[in-house]
Amino acid sequence: MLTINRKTDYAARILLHLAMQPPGTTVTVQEAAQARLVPYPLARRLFSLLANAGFLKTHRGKGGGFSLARSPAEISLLEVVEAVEGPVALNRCTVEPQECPLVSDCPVHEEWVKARDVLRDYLGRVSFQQLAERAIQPRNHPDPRGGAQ
Amino acid sequence: MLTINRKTDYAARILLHLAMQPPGTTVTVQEAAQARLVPYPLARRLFSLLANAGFLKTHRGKGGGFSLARSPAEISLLEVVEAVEGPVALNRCTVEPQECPLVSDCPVHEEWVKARDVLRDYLGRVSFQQLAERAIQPRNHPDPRGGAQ
DNA sequence: TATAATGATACCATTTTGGTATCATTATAC
DNA sequence: GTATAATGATACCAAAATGGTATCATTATA
Repeated sequence: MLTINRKTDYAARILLHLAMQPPGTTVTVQEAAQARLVPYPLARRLFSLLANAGFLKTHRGKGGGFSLARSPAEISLLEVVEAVEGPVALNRCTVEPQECPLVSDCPVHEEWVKARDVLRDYLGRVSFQQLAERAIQPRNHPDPRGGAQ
Repeated sequence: MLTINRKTDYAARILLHLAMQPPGTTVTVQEAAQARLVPYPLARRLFSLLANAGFLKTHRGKGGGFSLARSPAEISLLEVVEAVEGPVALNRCTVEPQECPLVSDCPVHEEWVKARDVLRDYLGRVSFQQLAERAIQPRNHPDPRGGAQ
């Protein structure tokens, strides 16, 4: 299956969680991990990674946590994927052409490159601002007791 | 790194090799494996897989081999990727939404779906006919002895 | 009938993946 | 000022995936 790995998915959940808070809010790993169903020790590592990658500011010590270091409007899904997962390569030859002895004469190579570009372009246009706005809409969980008004 | 695996790359090379032959040509695993730099035992398995998936016809016995079962114009890169690799999912939730408890309320989910569609669409439009035509052009390997005319 | 081909499948080592645990450091709250 | 609640860094682990090999059976031709 051609797919991002679970850690990348978790990281996206975590950043979405941050993006949905009022600007400047500090969130603990505990809280986000529970809210987004990420195993706590893994969430620890992912928060660190996202902080080291410049997405988050850290606040150490009691009462600390993490807050966004950049505006959600300026964080794309692509950046997060590549921070956790490494490059969206589609095929190794797009990243390490020198390792494929056929590459200079391979008509498939350029299609891997173009397909990768199409995918990166799409993911690069999805911002966490958009995602957060969409999530904030009233939920579609019909209340068993009746209407939601 | 988000990438297809090596087997998928090998399978694409193999199909390209077949698509570049005159229609109806039978090719042995030996020959294709050497020409496309695929380890022979692995090529064996990939030919089998491609035959079982309906891309190739097999010719058993001495003098046998494999030939295309379908026109290269009607085989897309997407089909080959999915035959070897499984679905182009981009994220598991696009394939097994029931396994993600957040999915009904997750704004990222629909972006994984759309990005996947964009990628599948692109790969679906690349045919081995096109690839083979491009490959058949005169090579750019300047002959050390001089011009190629 | 020997041989050259595929069919099927078991096997293996290495790497990646998803996850846990631990110790060190920091800053707040009281 | 000290206990505590948070992060920093990193080592560790089991299980799965990956890339690759080997083997025996079958088939059809030369």
